[in-house]
Amino acid sequence: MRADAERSRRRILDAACEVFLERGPDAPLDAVVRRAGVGPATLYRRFPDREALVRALVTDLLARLAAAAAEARGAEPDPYRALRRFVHAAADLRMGAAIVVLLERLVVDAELVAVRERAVTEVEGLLGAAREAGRVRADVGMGDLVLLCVRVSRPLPGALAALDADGELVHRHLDLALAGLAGADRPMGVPLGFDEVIAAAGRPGEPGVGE
Amino acid sequence: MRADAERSRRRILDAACEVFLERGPDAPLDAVVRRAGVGPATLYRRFPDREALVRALVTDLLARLAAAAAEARGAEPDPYRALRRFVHAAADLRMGAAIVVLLERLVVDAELVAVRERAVTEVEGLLGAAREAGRVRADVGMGDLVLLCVRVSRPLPGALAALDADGELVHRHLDLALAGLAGADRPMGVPLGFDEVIAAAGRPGEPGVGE
DNA sequence: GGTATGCGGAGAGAATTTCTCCGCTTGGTG
DNA sequence: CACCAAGCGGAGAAATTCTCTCCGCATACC
Repeated sequence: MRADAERSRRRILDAACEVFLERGPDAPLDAVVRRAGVGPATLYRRFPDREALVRALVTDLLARLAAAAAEARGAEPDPYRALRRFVHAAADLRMGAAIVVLLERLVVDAELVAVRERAVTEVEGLLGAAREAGRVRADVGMGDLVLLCVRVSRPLPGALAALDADGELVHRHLDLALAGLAGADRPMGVPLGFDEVIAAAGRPGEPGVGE
Repeated sequence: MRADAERSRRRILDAACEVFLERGPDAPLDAVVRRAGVGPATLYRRFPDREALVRALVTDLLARLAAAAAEARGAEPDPYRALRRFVHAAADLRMGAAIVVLLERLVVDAELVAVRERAVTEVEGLLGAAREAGRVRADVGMGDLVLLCVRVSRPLPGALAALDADGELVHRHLDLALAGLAGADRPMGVPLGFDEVIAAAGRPGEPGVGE
């Protein structure tokens, strides 16, 4: 495959990830095209229809997710720190997008099941270890962990997304959710005021926000 | 105002709240109409344009939010319990929707500022009291609280929304985020497995999901 | 029981979205 | 360097979706 074709493919997948996360799995492919900065023909040549794009995106993300879990397990001896490391990595990978599109209008074939099982097994390992070490309560399951990650690490809606342009805020709130409002797991730095949130309101048309 | 007119108005506002939350502030009003189960004329008669609808929705929600905060303060002597009570009430009120639409394409007039200030003051009171009582860490601000609520209590994307059809799951995860994964603030009941999450995938076209 | 207010469906016109054809550009190769 | 196949983006046709109005019928209040 030619180098520029590979580049286009990557840009389309990244754009699709953002767009599906923000606008749901029925978002117009047109929006993906605009976000990716390529011509429509480029998308339709590579991915004949919506399903092909979604399938490629999900497969790609799940594989990277499993890799991130394995990496976290290897890099952190402490089980809880390993889990936390993975959760942050999952946020960067937009785990939410994988789930969103995974669940909708996608015939789950053998390949998809395989890559999904691998990711699930890896993450279950992380969670189980942290639980056995007594760092995670017993009444929290895989579903809770995954959904909490999806909830916290989805991009903020609309203009609020500008608050997290650098992706720092999501990590802050991930730590907050992991530790709880009272926890002092690690210092959070300066609090986020409400004024900043309101200020994000006054700037519609920020690049990449309302499209 | 006639009784059926008031009823229609309420149904439209509730539907708009859900739809804007799920599909962003540019969601077609057509979708609101369908969700509300009324005719298009009914919506356009009551709300001449999108802005009128958004304005009415925001005003309504902010007022109810302020009332919920005051209620929580009165009902719970313990400051942390009061804060938690409010957060759960805010989730039921779909606080996220207020924020989403508040921030987008809406000229903030005096009335809106007033109702917003009242809500903010109330919530600041709750947060400040909990912080002074040592139940909330000092490096968490109003913005953090609000955004964490928005993040956790937004409806789950796509088909996952079916998991939370009864609205129980959001309260579970709210408590989880408040207490942290390790906290034993209060028992969480049976853990949510990953299989349930996957199972939610197999049922596209669930009423009210893809629409 | 009368009447004014309100309701929903049908549908016109506008806007958006999907997807293809085609001429130009670019990357890899000898 | 020069060739050429692979790839790219824009213009645009066809289908779909969205906005908003007119009108005959139903329903709430007096």
